[in-house]
Amino acid sequence: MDPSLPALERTDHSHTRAGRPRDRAARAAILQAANALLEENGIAGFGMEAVAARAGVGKSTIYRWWPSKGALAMAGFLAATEPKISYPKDGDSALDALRRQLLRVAEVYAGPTGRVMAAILAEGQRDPHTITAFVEGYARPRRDEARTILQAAITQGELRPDLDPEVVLDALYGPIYYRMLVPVGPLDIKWMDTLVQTVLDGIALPRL
Amino acid sequence: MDPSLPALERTDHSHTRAGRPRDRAARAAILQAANALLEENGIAGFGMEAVAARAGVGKSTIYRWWPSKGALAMAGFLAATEPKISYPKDGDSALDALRRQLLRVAEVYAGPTGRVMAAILAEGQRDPHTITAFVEGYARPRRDEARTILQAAITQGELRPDLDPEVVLDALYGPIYYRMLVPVGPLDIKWMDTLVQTVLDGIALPRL
DNA sequence: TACTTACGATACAAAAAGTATCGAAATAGG
DNA sequence: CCTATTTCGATACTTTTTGTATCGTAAGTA
Repeated sequence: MDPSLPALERTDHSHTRAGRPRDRAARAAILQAANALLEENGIAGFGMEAVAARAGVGKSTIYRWWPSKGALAMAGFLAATEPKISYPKDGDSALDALRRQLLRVAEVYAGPTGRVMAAILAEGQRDPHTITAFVEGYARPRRDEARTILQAAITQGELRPDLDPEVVLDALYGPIYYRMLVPVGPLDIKWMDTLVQTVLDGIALPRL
Repeated sequence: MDPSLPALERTDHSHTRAGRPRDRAARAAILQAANALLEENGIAGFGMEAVAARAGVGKSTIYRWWPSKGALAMAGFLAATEPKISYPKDGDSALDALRRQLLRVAEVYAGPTGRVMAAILAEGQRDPHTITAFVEGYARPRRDEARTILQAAITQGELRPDLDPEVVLDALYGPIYYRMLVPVGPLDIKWMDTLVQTVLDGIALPRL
């Protein structure tokens, strides 16, 4: 972690210092309000005043915890989404685990969570801190997780040994982000299933 | 075209009606200024006042041509980008044409054009008119063009006959948009070349 | 009890999108 | 040439939103 980058959340000194402790309940209410507003209206209906009003909280309390709108959006997104997209821990084949996780990701991103993510990526194009927070705090860890499964699948002889894992991750996950941000077609399980199968088999004529 | 959707550009009646004709030179200057600002600073440095100042034009003139900030960004992008990404017209094999066009797209999107597109997609998450204009005025036509080549490659026996063209397009172009919007890695020709080859061959172990 | 910090509320400053108004300029038709 | 019409650039204005500052109060610690 580069300490020159602004933290996603401000540090909490409530236990070390004297004075009134910071209100964890208010923090939770803010996160929930932020995520709810993002889910309902995307980035359009998401403003600091609206979040404060919905959480029953002063605006200053929000800025005491998070430094900017983008940071708050990221925090709300993480709090709500992180539990939803974990890899299955079964003793399955790695390839099956990868496939099932991809279907799950497509399913989740097709719903409100996808709208929130699109909003964060949009905000990220405007504010470098937000996109950095998204990559470091969400995308990269997920990608690392996926790469591990991918390499396991290669080791177990389920996938070609000569693959570039980064490129394979892009081929599998890139189209999801694409359909999430550019409405060229639906993002559903049937589509995702076809995509996975297509990438698995390749598009070239099989050599007889 | 659904006429209920706001047009990307307002109609020009300067030749039919009386009065001072609309200034095409001013229009061109605005488009150029808009695109330059987007290339230089992305969505951050892109504002109507800034465009007007740079083009040496009143703000009202901009709004006389385009109804909103998003529409202007789209127009500037189209004017500058449309010539850059045409399909090669050679008598090559369809597959080679497709591959060369993908490499060209990756090359172009890796530069300033990619920053402009990212800005437009970001604005599009906020303003439905903008994303619609982008899809209808840019993404969809490109996609149609690519699909034609793709189907030619299938017809010519260069690709599997059982493919879903939409899914293949997502697999090839989706990762480009992904890397353009989420900085997980570089977007260069070497990467693109590996991606194309990976999708062609598939990632599963070849059946011996 | 004194001190310290966070709380909610609210006023405020700054920036930007889009609208309204103005006199000047350019064109068509008479 | 003259008048009506429309666009021109300039500028003031309204509205919205982000982020800061201020203030009296609440809730802890020493």
